Amino acid sequence: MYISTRGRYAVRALLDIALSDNGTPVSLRAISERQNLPISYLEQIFNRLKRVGMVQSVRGVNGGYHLGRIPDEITVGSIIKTMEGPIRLSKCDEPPSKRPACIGLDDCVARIMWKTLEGKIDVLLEGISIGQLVKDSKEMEKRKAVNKYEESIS
Amino acid sequence: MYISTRGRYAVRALLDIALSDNGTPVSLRAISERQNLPISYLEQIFNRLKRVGMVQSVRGVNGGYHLGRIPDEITVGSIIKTMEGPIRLSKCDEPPSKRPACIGLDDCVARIMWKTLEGKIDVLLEGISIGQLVKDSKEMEKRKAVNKYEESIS
DNA sequence: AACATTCTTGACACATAGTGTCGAGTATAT
DNA sequence: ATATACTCGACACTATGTGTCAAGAATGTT
Repeated sequence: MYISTRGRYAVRALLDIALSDNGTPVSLRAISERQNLPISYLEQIFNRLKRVGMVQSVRGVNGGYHLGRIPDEITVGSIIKTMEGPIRLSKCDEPPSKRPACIGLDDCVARIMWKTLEGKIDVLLEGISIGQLVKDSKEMEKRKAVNKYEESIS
Repeated sequence: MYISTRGRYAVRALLDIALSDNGTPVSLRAISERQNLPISYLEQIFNRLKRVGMVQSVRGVNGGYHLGRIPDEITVGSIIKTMEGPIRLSKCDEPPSKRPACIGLDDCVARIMWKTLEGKIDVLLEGISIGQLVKDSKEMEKRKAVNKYEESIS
């Protein structure tokens, strides 16, 4: 019931790009340093992000990545689903190893409940975008600046 | 981002008890057969369910389990949290193995977002009870009976 | 009293998935 | 040329999940 590091690092990396892209592409090295994430792991992550068009790459010196869409259209839900596959709470249809597949799936009240919950969680995750996180970040920066000012005059 | 089998089996097992307890305790053997779940795994699961008072046990011949509270007060959220611990999407504070702990946690926009989502998911899960699933089950049984009848006269 | 049933508890084994690392390769700017 | 950076696939390690097992304790039945 937790989001993998792949998913969470991807969110942070994309937010990093959104915040620091001033025209020249953002390199994994730069993201790695700012976010303190292993660069080799980021490579793997960006491989997937690129394949679904969530980022665009520029190769060679001074290369790096741009966002592939505007921040408001990159939702946390889409990032997680890119990194982890569809939102699923139950795996009734593909049982773990030795267990036989569950029978009467369509009639299973519990399974219907999980499916319903999956849908609601999906809505939650799709409701947050990188664009929103960018706004939150800037808001937080502003507040921190004000706090510092207030400390300095007190 | 999925519920463990422990959690899901626990939900099914508790629902099974709610549906089939007619006064005499429900044995793991009976649950195991009806739900097609390994009895030895159920033992482990019920160990936890008992410790938090979600079920009451009766030992010896004709022993088994009763629900420890009324079905409406046993929420899916409480079951999952009993089996898996608190709802958490991120593990920023306890990083995996070699990684250093993330710094500036309180200022991290991403982390705040995960925490907010955790709260909303918690509300979703707490909003469903075994009592509700019992109603759903009976409703479904009724519909199935009607369908059979309609087939028989067509 | 002997026995079968059933819960109780802890330890253990196996499989899967997550979390990264690594190396060889390709594209590009200087 | 050379250094920078993305590209791609394979691999290794670890943690967690998913169960199994055995020995024990309580209780009803004969």
